[in-house]
Amino acid sequence: MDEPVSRVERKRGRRVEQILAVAAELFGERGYDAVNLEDVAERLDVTKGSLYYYFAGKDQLATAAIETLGDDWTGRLEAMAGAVEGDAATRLRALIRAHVVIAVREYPAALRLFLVPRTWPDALRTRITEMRRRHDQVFRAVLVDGLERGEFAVVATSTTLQAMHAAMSQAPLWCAGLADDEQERAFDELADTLMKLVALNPGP
Amino acid sequence: MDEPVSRVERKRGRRVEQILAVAAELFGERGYDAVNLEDVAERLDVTKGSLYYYFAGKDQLATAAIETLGDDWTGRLEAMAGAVEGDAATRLRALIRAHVVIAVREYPAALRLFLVPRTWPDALRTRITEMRRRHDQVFRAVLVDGLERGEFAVVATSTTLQAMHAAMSQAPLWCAGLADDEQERAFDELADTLMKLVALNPGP
Amino acid sequence: MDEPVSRVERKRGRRVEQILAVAAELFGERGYDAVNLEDVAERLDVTKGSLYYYFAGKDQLATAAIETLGDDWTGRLEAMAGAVEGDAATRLRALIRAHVVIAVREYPAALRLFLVPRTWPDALRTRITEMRRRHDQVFRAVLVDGLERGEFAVVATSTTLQAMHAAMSQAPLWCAGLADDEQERAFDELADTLMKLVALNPGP
Amino acid sequence: MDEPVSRVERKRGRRVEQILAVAAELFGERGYDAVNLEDVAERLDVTKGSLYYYFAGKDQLATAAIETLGDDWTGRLEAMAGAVEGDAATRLRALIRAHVVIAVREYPAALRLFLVPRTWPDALRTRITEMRRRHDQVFRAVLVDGLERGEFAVVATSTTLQAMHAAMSQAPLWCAGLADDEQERAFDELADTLMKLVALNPGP
DNA sequence: GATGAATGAGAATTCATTCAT
DNA sequence: GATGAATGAATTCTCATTCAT
Repeated sequence: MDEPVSRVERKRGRRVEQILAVAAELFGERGYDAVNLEDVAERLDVTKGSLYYYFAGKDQLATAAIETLGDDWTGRLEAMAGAVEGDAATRLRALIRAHVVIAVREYPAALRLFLVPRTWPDALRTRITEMRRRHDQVFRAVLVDGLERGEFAVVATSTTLQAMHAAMSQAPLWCAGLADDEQERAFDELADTLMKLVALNPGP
Repeated sequence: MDEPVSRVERKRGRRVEQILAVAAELFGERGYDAVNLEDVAERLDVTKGSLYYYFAGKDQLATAAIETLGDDWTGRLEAMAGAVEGDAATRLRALIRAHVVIAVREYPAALRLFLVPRTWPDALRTRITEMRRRHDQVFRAVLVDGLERGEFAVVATSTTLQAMHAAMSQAPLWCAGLADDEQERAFDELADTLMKLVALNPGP
Repeated sequence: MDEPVSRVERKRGRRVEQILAVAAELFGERGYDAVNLEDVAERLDVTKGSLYYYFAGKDQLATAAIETLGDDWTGRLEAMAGAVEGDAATRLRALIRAHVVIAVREYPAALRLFLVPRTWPDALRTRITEMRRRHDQVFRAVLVDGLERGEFAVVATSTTLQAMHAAMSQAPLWCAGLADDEQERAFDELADTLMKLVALNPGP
Repeated sequence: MDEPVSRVERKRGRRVEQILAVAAELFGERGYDAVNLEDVAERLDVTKGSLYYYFAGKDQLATAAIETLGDDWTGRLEAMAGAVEGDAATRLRALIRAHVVIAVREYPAALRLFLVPRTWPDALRTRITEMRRRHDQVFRAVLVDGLERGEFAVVATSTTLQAMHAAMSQAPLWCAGLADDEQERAFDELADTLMKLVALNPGP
């Protein structure tokens, strides 16, 4: 599966990653429309034209950047999911908190990115959808585990996950102006709140 | 408070409403950046220039459109909140369902509208915030009532409301392609799911 | 067929004609690639952007300009064909001379325009082809008339027309630098030369 | 005149020839403006930058390519002119046919190449002109021979040659879509048609 | 009140050219 | 000799905004 890559190709790959890191940051901060290639180029200390040496256009760059952002995000959550010990509740709560922290601190405009412009070619939209599925899977695994163990109860698995994801993604909107310690409290509150979605005995 | 308005002013008012209705529709469909004034004007069968007779610019038009949309939405929820009989849970669930129905059926891209461009002047952003607060207030009233009666328990009132709102707003994204009866079931599932956020005894 | 047009529409039509006249001039002088919209706009004393109020893009402007150029050209030849008295030879020779004069004096780069960029959409290419057919028809009518009267003899009608057209179109290339009276002589020589293509008794 | 060339220089020469062959092909297919160096490089399996080791720029490459194409073309016609036996008419007709066959089969867009961008430096334009003269000379020699022998009669030698050349060059435009046998017939018709340009007794 | 026309400031994209390695 | 990378200037296209009529 992994073909041997020359030194040159690896170098190009690293450059692409640098660009994508910067682009993911910018797109994640501001959303697609509010970013122009000048901005991306400037942060990389190159000129606009250079970006076209690596990407066919703004759409392609954005798509790749979103994927990078998503891979990074999902990867960190997966790593955490693997590392955390304990019952499903402990693990799910950790995931939620981690997700919100990343959203608020690093990709405050990520929500915008999921609202992919309808004008994009299907190929690009498909890639975004794919990426979201992987991301969802991390939470789903823990949730299903908790259900099987009898730790959790839900009305419907997918709906619960959607609701969780929506709330986590919008967190940046209302945590934007808070001081650091207030944010920490907000994160805890949100995590505890969302844990109720999977609670047993949800009422008298 | 209400000054007497001339026939001319009423006529202007009606025209403004027409424009706002169309604008709300378009902005709600595509989001701020993807709408251009040409499109708005075309749907109204007027020319771009005419819009400037009623609004100072694109930002102002969008703001007013969002407010119109929000007022309509909030107004209907308020009416419902007043009409529904029963305990807080019944009323809250009815509100949730109504909100989701409006979101999915009428303003499928309303989510985009809350993502106001960062470049907007503070005056405009404030008005949007204000509108959201009114909207929030409808839910908050029922929630607080339920808490006082001992029907509900929450981790934190505001956070709970934010999470609810986020989930309801994103519903259009995942209910988009469903058949009518599937949608009905999805609405129920979502309402039941979100009711867990306020449930007493949320676990052992 | 002719719908009633408002004063406004007529005015717009006149503006479009002005633009097309200028564009035809420029494209006819330099060819598609060597003209940029800045040039066209400058000659019209407007800004680039204004052109987009009348034409969807450079291709559309160029196509319309080529059509204008062709209509003008063909129209003048048709007028002449109707006006000239005498036998077919007299009329054909007059057509040839007129065609060459227009080519050299007004549309020296017209040849370039018939070499339409392969990347153009078929719709545009079709329109150009159509226009060429009308142009060809003027010569064909006189040629066929001469043949029927027994004035002319040709190897093959279409081939003869193609050869004539080619020679006439390329005239600007070799008449470019000549003085006025030399040009006149060159036109006569070319006309006499091409008349041999339709001559009876073409050899011993 | 011919200096001794080292092995290195010969190698370079061969490389230059390869590049020119590919460039002539591409420029002949699409014309100057529509070809970019990326395309040329790609067909050669090298990178754009490498071309600059052999040529000072796009203009120089194009000029050399056109010359190469012209030399090849002229060379083959010269060889044929020397080989064909018979009267001037036989030889001229053979030249015409050969020219058209090469144009249609091998350099269908050669016409574009004679339309050298007006922006080229004089040095380059001169070289193109020079090459055209050599090419012209092949036909001129036979034509003059025929005139001296009393086989041909023309209105003006140069004009006749220009007309012939124009018609032959444009042949690809109207022979493009024909089947092979139809093309053969078209070639014959064109040759016969053009022979009328030099016919004695061109009419009553 | 409304319109047609024009503007001007971006924004994306292309591509010949340069150059260090 | 060749390459990958970068540049920068040119060019097409978009669109909110202005304004005379």
